[in-house]
Amino acid sequence: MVQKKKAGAEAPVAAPKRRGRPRAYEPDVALGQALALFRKTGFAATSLDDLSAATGMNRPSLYGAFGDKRELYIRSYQRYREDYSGAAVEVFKADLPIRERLRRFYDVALDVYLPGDAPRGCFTVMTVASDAIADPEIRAMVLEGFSDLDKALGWCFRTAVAKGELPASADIAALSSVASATLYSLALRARAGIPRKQLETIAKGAIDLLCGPAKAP
Amino acid sequence: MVQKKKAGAEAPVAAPKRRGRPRAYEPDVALGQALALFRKTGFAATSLDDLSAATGMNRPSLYGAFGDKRELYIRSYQRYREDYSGAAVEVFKADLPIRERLRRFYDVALDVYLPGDAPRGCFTVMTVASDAIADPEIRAMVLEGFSDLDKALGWCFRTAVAKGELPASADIAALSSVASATLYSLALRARAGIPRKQLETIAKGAIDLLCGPAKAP
DNA sequence: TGATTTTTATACCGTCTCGCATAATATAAA
DNA sequence: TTTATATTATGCGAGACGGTATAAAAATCA
Repeated sequence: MVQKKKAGAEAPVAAPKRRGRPRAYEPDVALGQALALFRKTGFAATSLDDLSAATGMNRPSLYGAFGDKRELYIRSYQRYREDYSGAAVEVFKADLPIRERLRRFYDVALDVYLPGDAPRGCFTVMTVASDAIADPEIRAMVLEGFSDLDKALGWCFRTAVAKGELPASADIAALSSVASATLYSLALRARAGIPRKQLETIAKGAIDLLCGPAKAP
Repeated sequence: MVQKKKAGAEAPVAAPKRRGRPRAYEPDVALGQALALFRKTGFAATSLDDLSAATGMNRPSLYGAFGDKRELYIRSYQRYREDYSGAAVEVFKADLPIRERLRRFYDVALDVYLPGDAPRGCFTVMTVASDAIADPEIRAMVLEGFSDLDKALGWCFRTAVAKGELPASADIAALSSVASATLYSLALRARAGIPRKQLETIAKGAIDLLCGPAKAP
């Protein structure tokens, strides 16, 4: 029931001498552990006991720190977005040819979808496909996720057109939505257990279709 | 607790004078009602009481007719495939230009994903995204679903190449996987509540990308 | 009519579920 | 030391859960 603290990394920032009994957990790592469990079994099939075991916090502590199960799910989803949009932003910030940018983008996504031993897929996709989508607040978050991705991909293709890598006649919206569709497909197939090599082949095929095959001089 | 019988249609085929008390339900319609509920809330969040209420069968009858909840889910999934692959087969049988074939294919899919009032998405996608994917038998069914769709789409693009609608250099596997990815994306966005008009625009954009824009003579 | 068969209906069992009430524990402040 | 505060730990309680045992009901067969 005690959280294993990371060896060495002794929460260096701001030890403000809180007043009562000290916490036996770090909220951040607990949230990460809750997220990992939700990604495995989804909202409905994950019990508070499961979450308690996974985080090393007992139920009252969980409740006190994060609220009820629904709130914890929402926080986990926000954490998911924060964690993994970071990696994607790197790919967007770098000045890369569109083909290479997309290749890296899908590669980073596969890292997220295939963490460690077991395949997990995309948490947004899991949420949409669950009954949680009936919750207006959760639905709004998911729609924002869709929209953000479309916008980011749209920017990629627009700058590719500006750089002359794609013809000016390119349909940005169509390219973006096919590129995001490919991402969702990778997430699903990853979770279904299809090996990474095959997923990379799928990604490459999609890139060829989006940008034209290889570099034709 | 009694199933409403369809007015008029009085189960005309084969009334073989069964021996005991007659059933108060028709297994086929009950399975359809169970499927509808599973499509709404998924496996874990759907209780046997919910299923009992939806089918009009009490729990022991449900159990006797379909086995436990897992078996009922599997039967519902098979029913889903049977019901909706039929409509797709029509589109594949007809002798159509590839663009029109794809347009009708996505149109039929949207009928499935947006039944009546509430959006539902794709049951295969829901199953992959749930914890049910951990069940080997269910996982095998889902993988077969992926594979069947890839094969069917592959056939579409191959015949399009044979008919000269697409260049012989077309990458059949890449076209198929992007076409199926588009389908999954439509399923997700449909379930998230995006209106049909927008989904049709997405489908059209994907078709343009797959087959080249419009009919260039 | 009465016996047999098949299904429905009710009720129950043990387990799990979520959320919280209460008590014990560990720290800082006085 | 004592007091105040913040957390952990235990465990309770009402209800939901999946599954099944048992009894009542409705049909056919003899």
